[in-house]
Amino acid sequence: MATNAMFAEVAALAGDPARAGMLHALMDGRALSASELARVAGVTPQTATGHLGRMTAAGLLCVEKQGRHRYHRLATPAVAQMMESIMRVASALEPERPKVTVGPRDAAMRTARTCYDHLAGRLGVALADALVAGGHAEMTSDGGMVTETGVAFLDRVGVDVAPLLDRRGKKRVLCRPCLDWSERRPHIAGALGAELCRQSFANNWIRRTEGSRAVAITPKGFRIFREAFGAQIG
Amino acid sequence: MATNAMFAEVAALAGDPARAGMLHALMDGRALSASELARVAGVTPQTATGHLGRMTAAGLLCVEKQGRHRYHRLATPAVAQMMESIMRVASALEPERPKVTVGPRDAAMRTARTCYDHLAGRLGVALADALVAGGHAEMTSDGGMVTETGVAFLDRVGVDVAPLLDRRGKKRVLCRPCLDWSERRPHIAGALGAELCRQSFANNWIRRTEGSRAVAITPKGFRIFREAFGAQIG
DNA sequence: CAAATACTACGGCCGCGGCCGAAGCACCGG
DNA sequence: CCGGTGCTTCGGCCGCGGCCGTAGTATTTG
Repeated sequence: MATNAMFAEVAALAGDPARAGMLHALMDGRALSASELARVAGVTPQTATGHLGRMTAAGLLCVEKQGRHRYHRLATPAVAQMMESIMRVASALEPERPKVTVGPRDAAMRTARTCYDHLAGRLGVALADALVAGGHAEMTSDGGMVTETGVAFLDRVGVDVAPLLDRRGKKRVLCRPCLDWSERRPHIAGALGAELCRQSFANNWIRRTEGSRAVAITPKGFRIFREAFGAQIG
Repeated sequence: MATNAMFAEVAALAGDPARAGMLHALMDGRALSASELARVAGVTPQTATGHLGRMTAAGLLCVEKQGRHRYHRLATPAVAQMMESIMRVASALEPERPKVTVGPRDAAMRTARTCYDHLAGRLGVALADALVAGGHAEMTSDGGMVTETGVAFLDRVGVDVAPLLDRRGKKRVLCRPCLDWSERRPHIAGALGAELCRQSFANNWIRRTEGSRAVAITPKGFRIFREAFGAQIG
């Protein structure tokens, strides 16, 4: 069982502050250039190169070169889930919660942001709560399930979950709770979370903000989330 | 968001080979003494003390002193889940699979062992497969669900899942797929996995082997798993 | 072709942290 | 009370690895 060395290597890669910052910045699922990652990590480009090379060699990241840029992104969803689980353990440590008011940029992050491939922040939690309250979904710490009424409901509001159902449309386990730093409550990840996020962008319910994981809720999205989903946002 | 430093600290703690070995040894959920952990990690007791102290301070472990021994175990299930997720990423690296035949001790490990609080190895996978094949459970990468017939079935074979059901006995999400090193297939973790393991020990279907995570299947257990569950072990 | 940009390769500095030996407590047994 | 065992603390050694400066290689731009 030489697995131990590989385990330690992966964990050690995530265990350096600079690399952790890079991985964290990539948690929205997008690909960032080497210099952008160097900046968020607070190191020089040549240092970043070393880190990125090691993480790529270990299979944490994958690279896509485009012109004179090299875009890096998380190699697999498993990496994002690993980071979530580490975050969950780390947040339990929580030495002291500084109650200082955060800046406006952080406020936007808390309202709505992407978390790898799904929605997080108050919007993510509100949507999860609304689906559960409406009997469209159930969630436990072990996983989440979409009910039959949930399938119909999602179809009605324009989120097509049919491709996710592989057994004659019966209700299936297709979401997964994910809890990260700002809200301490679970929100919807997994297959449904990804599809919900995708459709929200496609239907112009939300829009990316430049240079941030935060997303802006459009007026149309605000109406949909509130009236159709019944989510308590804002 | 000072979370980054805490994230890196937790990951770095898991990223040292000696500490990784200790954590790995604790994955069966039992508590081990400091000297046992020193031995499995291949370091002297005084080095182990340092590691254990740091991991305890960070909330990864908790200590229970008993006489002149100090027993350490994983602080929370979240720590075990974190390790699972790191293992999943690490095993994807997989530099070269040495096809050498493993020793008899490893053979026992592959047959059946505990994985924190549930069963793994061929037994764990076989039980998961049998429950799915019998229509008693469904599993996706996002989570697992016990069906209505599954609740009745488990009750019939002596695994009481009633305490796990909080909504008038309806079928609920109460298992979680977990995949680790030996079998590359998911097995049943989560609330059901823990209960199934607990009952298997209580009913004397399996027994712990001294000084190993491997468990022995008793003749009675063999019969039950094969005839009642329909599991292909063997 | 030259200049600018993005990234990479190399070399050397330096500090953090893992490791152990020696010695000090804590607890149990006779 | 004394010896033995388990664990911890302390001090010092040392090597790994993060960091940057300098310099070199791709690729776009003028």
